[in-house]
Amino acid sequence: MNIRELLTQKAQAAMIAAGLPEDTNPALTPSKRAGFGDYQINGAMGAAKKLKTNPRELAQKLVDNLELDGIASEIEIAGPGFINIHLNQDWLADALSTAREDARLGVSVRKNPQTVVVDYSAPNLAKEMHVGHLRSSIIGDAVVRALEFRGDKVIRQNHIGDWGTQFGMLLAHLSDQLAANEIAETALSDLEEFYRAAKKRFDDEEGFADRARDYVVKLQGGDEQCLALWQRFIDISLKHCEEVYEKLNVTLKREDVMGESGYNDDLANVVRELQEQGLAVEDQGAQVVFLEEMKNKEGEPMAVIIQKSGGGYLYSTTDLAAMRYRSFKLDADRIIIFTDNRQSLHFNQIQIVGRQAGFIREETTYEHCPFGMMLGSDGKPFKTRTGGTIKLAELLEEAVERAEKLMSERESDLSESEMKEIARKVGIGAVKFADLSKNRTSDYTFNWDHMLSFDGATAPYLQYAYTRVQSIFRKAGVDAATLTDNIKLEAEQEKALALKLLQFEEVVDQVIADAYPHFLCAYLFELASQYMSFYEACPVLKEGVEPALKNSRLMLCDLVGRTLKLGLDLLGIEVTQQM
RNA sequence: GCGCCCGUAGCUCAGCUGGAUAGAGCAACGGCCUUCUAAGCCGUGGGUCGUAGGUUCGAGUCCUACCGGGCGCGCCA
Repeated sequence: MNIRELLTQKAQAAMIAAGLPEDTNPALTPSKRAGFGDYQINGAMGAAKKLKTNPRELAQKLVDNLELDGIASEIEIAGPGFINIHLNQDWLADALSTAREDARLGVSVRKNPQTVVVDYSAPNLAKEMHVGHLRSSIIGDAVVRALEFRGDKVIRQNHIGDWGTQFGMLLAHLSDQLAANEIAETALSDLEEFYRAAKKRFDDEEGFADRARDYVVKLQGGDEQCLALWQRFIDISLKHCEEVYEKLNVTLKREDVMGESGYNDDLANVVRELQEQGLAVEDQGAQVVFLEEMKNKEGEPMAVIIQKSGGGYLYSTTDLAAMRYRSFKLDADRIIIFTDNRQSLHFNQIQIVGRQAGFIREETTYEHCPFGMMLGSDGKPFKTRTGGTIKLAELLEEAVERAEKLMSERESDLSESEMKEIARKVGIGAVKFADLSKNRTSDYTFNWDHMLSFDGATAPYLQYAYTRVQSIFRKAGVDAATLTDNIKLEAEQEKALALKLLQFEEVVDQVIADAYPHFLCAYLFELASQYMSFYEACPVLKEGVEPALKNSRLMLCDLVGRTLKLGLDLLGIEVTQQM
């Protein structure tokens, strides 16, 4: 159940009943301060302004028409025209009981599911995945999971970089290695090293550059042997990526791959059709679309090159082909693309060109969701001490090692293998949560000590809250599924927890609407934090707690545990029974 | 030069369609373990929201100018 949506509908109905225009925004939000109820309607003031009437009187009229019998225990008008809604505790308790019986915790499946194409991760297969791919991979994956959970049809698209001139030199080098009896897997075990070696030969070795260019031509010409060699390279490189996805708990699979090469056959069509429509014209030998919507420095239309003067295609061509494929072939209602924000201009241009050319259905939204860079603690792009790029696989290994080290410093009766498994979940979770919990649009400062300190808003804190729930049930020897009593909300901590639990759905919806996983992170931290307060203030299994109260509290614990698990799962973070 | 993003507590960050006294976490300081895992809880201090104007009942949020930082701007992606 989405309380916010429910109350918004009620408020809207009241506004219409009070004679306000149908499009009046009730501006209903969760109350920002204790004492102002649970939700507040702020729309009366805005509406009064438009109609030039007294806001308090209008608010009163609205309240008179507001039907919240059973839902609200008190509705009051405050200040210049705020309407504060206090929810009925019994209603909340009932809603919780209902939610508890549902595997989805009362989160409904969308009535009108959409088809959503999500383009994320998109590593360049010429090289190994590095930290630059982390954000796209995990932010995209979190959004994908949330969309699927709400019932949308999600089509993942891993737009890998598997095409382009650099593959000429890589294939030429690989061909030589194989000729020298090297095994492809071994030769490509370290892609960075392989790339460096190929690049060095390209720069230094006589004749090699020509051979590399020859390979590009053969590849693009569809030469079978060359394609087979290319496929071999792609397979091995992709396997490296899949190992990282596995470690990262990212859901991308082989069948989600739709790389640049997949659009190869359509690129000439894209250019031709743009020419036929008069959108693309020749300029300095290249095929260019001029955008009246965007002026450059001299006030002239900005140019988007869609075909190089030598006849080659660019990523703008590929992205246009991809747009058309996604909108028409995949029938997307939404196209969501996660890339770093340096590409914002590019995707703006693509959308303008694509819409003019009819490469995207009018109903399809085209949402470029940019994210900022990962910075080191010095505020500069996150690099190794020597200034090199940090391999993603190594970063993840370090996270697990650091978590292991921190765990070994504590007293514990866990076995070695249990510790290792927990360290893996904690280390990976820490890296992901630290990233996901920040607004994706701004740059983000990477800091090992912060994310693994185990203090504050971190994955380990949430995972620990989960283990506390599990621990209670272990100790109680009770199967949560067998609990049947009514939930009673008496202590402040219980009431706060109840409301928070029931806000899960609206948070998931927020994540989906704006592709912002940090809303869910903030929510889960607040939930865990409120559970910790509850845990301290409200004894469950201790002596003197009446059976009915004990059961009620156990049910709250159960709901917290399941909500944490589900929420973390939507973020791609694992939980553990013990820590 | 033009465009996009950013500037909020010492640090890392929230702040949703403009709303009530700008919030968290870390760090600092003070309490709380014979009691469900102290990887925790409770409390205290800390802010001219980059600057200056403007719009209005109301601005961190919208508009304008400026300052500071990042990124981008025809044949890489």
